[in-house]
Amino acid sequence: MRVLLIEDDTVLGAAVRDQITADGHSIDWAKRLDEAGQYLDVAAYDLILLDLMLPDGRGQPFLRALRKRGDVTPVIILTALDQISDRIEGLNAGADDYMVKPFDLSELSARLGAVARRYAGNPNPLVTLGDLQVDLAAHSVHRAGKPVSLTAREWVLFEAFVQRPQQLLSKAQLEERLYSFESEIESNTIEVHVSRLRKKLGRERIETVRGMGYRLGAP
Amino acid sequence: MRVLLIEDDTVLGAAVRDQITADGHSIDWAKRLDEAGQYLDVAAYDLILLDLMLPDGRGQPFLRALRKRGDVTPVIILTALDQISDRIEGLNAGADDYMVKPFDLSELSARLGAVARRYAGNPNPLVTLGDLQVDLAAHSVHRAGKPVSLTAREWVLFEAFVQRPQQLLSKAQLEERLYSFESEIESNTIEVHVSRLRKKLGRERIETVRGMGYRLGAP
DNA sequence: GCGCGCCCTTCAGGTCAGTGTCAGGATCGG
DNA sequence: CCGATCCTGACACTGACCTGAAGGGCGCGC
Repeated sequence: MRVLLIEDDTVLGAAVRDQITADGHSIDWAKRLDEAGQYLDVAAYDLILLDLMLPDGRGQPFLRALRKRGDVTPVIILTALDQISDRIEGLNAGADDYMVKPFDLSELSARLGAVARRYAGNPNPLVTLGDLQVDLAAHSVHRAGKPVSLTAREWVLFEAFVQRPQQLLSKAQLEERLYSFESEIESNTIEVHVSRLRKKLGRERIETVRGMGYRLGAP
Repeated sequence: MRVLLIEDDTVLGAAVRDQITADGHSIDWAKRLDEAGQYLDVAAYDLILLDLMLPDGRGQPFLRALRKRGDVTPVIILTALDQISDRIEGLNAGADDYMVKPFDLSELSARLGAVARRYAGNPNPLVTLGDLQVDLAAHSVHRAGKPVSLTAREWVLFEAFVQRPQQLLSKAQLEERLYSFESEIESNTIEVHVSRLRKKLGRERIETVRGMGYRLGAP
């Protein structure tokens, strides 16, 4: 399941992100509404977690706009404001559920599970890129109808590209995705993994931008 | 169809009662085990919904006693999320199914429908995976026409795979399914159970994705 | 109550795929 | 043409995974 988290609190946000990835879902984390808008422009999500108080505006109008343009993605509101009026406003704006901070991470898991169950049985959405078919939930890739098996690292890398198609990703960004800071890798690991990906998925799939990074080529 | 609901939570109980009556069934609602015993003394039911945590005792011994005296009424267990490990015990005690709170009322309707169909003499829907035939409602697996007996843990594990075919399931997800969060298992139990499942169901049935988890192979 | 048997967990030893590193060659930009 | 950057085959090592066996807990039959 793909989740979009819109939350400016870095501590809470990190905790939520970790919990959700531990539950086996993938997550994108926007810290501002405009950033969230960018994510929504390029990808579809199965669930949105929305904080109501954000640096560049309140969540309700954002949610209202989302619904107005026909987006029916389930939305769970996260907020410190436990006032009933906010709750009502949130539900009026089109939220599906509501959680008041501070909340238990296990409770979050429970609600996630409820949403996920609603999706169980439905086929997963497929992303198509030329002759590639990508099932982000199942972590599977098919090339010309035949399954391609990717290793853990390869998948993480490829997922980064698929989630941000057309977008230029620097090696630093990719390294962070693979190794999350801690170990400053100083060899050409990324290049090697990109090379292996290309061998499996097709040479022209990932294009290199000299001195800058890589980008998923247009279908 | 006649349903006996054993549940002490008045809010959840009322919701379930309303849903079931709305579905056109009749229901008796006991809030304690001794009360449930009285109902069972005077009437026969087609289905029992059993909460595991009740004011006057736990559900498992009750269920065990029920089975011991030959009652084969289908039983669906209702359990809170933080008691998932109870479901193992529940299956051992003779439950037919379980639902984790909070659950969708529509999901409840679906399971009721399954029981009703079986009650009416119609066979359950079978999931076919190569030479395997799986009856999710009856908890039975046949391989090449011959019945395969799975233990409680094996079944829970296998069910997780069948419910999400093609999907990659991490060990963390599987552990959570088997043990809830509480007891962070630190050994290779999952591996051992997968190994046993493979031995019973066929080596190639469950494929391992190194560093990521397991997946039910395509038929 | 008491043993018996089933099931689950843990452990240890062995195997091998995945990964990081490196080096030589290819390619690009200026 | 030269330096910087990137590509990719080869290789060794780590740790993830498999599996047989041992030990303990629990229900069940006697």
